[in-house]
Amino acid sequence: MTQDLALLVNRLEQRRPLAPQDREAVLALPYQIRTIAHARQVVRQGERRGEFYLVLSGLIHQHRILSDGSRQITSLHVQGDILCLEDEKTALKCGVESIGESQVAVIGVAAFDRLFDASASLARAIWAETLAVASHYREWLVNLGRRNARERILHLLCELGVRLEAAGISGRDRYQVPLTQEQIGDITGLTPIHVNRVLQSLGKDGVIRRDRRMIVITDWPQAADMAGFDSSHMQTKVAEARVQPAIWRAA
Amino acid sequence: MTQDLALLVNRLEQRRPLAPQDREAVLALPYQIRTIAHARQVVRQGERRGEFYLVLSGLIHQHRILSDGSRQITSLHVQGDILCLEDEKTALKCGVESIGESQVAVIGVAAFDRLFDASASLARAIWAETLAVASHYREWLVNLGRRNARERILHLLCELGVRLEAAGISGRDRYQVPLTQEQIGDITGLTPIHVNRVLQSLGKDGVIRRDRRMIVITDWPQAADMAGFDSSHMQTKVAEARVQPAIWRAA
DNA sequence: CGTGTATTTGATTCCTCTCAAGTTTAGTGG
DNA sequence: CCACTAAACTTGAGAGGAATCAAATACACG
Repeated sequence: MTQDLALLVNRLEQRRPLAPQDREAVLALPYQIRTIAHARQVVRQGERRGEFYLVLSGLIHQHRILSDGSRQITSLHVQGDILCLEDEKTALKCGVESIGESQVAVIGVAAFDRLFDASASLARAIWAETLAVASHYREWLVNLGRRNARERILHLLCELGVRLEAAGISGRDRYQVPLTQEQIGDITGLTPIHVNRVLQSLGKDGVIRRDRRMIVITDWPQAADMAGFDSSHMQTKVAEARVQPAIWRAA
Repeated sequence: MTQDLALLVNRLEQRRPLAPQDREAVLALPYQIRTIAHARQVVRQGERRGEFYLVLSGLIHQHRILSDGSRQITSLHVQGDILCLEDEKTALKCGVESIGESQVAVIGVAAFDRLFDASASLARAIWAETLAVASHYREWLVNLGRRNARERILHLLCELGVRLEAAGISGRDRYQVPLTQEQIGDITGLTPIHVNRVLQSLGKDGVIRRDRRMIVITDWPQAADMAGFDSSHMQTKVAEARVQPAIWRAA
């Protein structure tokens, strides 16, 4: 189904306008669908595969494992996101893992590379998407560098809300957290134990309410303010091509 | 002088091969040179200028200032680096400041955007450069998320060494640190006081030697190992178009 | 209903920050 | 050439945030 690649077209189109033939070129990309079970790696750190991935459903993260065994999650990806769009010559410096079951479209970089020949506007859209990725890393960088545990976690919760909302999965102030507390720690550079305590403290202070994995952000504007969260760099528009309802397999 | 833009050509060419007419197109970009005095802002956080910058000499950083006044430096740029290559529609979320006196070539995004029409290979090179920027952010992210003060600082010192060497400014294991301890703190997410203590401790343990701003990394491979530093994601080749000697104006 | 994973709790340690000087350095002007 | 000044660097003491170690409890799934 070209239904899958429509997600890619949408994403690129949100960055830069595309001509009809640009859309066609994208939709004509050869790809195959892969289903990844919970906690399974899509690509292992250090591998080189000459392919990249478009998330069709589920949730995927990229991470780096350091020599002491600690792990840093460097990015999260929901439906419509693009993964591992990297220089094909270098081995991947991050592993890619699924949280819950997810589906990706696997696309060869060679075929993708040919898109640059297709049209300049397509090239611009791809470039703009990459700029957005860089910008997103930078936000996380600031989060880790200059915020305390409480702000970091709240910042992540705000971001998750906005992204899940933008993906048409739930509301920004009320959603199932697809992440374990350990994973939240791996994102925010904290230990899972501390994450737990901060989460409890946030609940005690009425900033959030929790029930199992359900998170409710009581006062969104206030929470965003406390976290220094600014969504201006993100996609906030709800994706048009909404596909499946929000079923996060338990992690 | 097209001498200036040769730096840009070099940079792009290190990412992807360029055809002669691609080089011409880049060299034909209209630009003007701006000299920025020490500690002066090139662009203020929140401004929108429709231009980007190619560093001709000196050292420049991008930073975010948070509402509590704390600052996180998100990137450092030496000769040949490209700055503020962003979506022109959004305001800059980071300020840009010079460390010591530096020179940049100011290039309008409109003219730059036209390069995409020139050729696909040029578009690919620009894209590859942006991927490298994203990759670099990610390295810093890991540094902040999962390393302690000592490792973070040592990692930065290793990186500085490699980059200064690649820019033809000094050796990787022996150079003038262009940064104040406060700036090192703003990069590594630490207070300047703690930076000072860690630096002393590194000196006491014989990992580095310091004299004023001069840094000598005693045993480079060992230091890189201690810091978890891996230069594979970086340019390590010494730039061909070496221009001026390493004169860092005192900060 | 048992098993493994995730969450929670408690006690303690320690890394890093904060506050508060003091000291050195580099640059300036008399 | 030396006093002066502002910035950068150092030092010390104390507080606190987050990590570590060690269990206990709750939850999801077969």
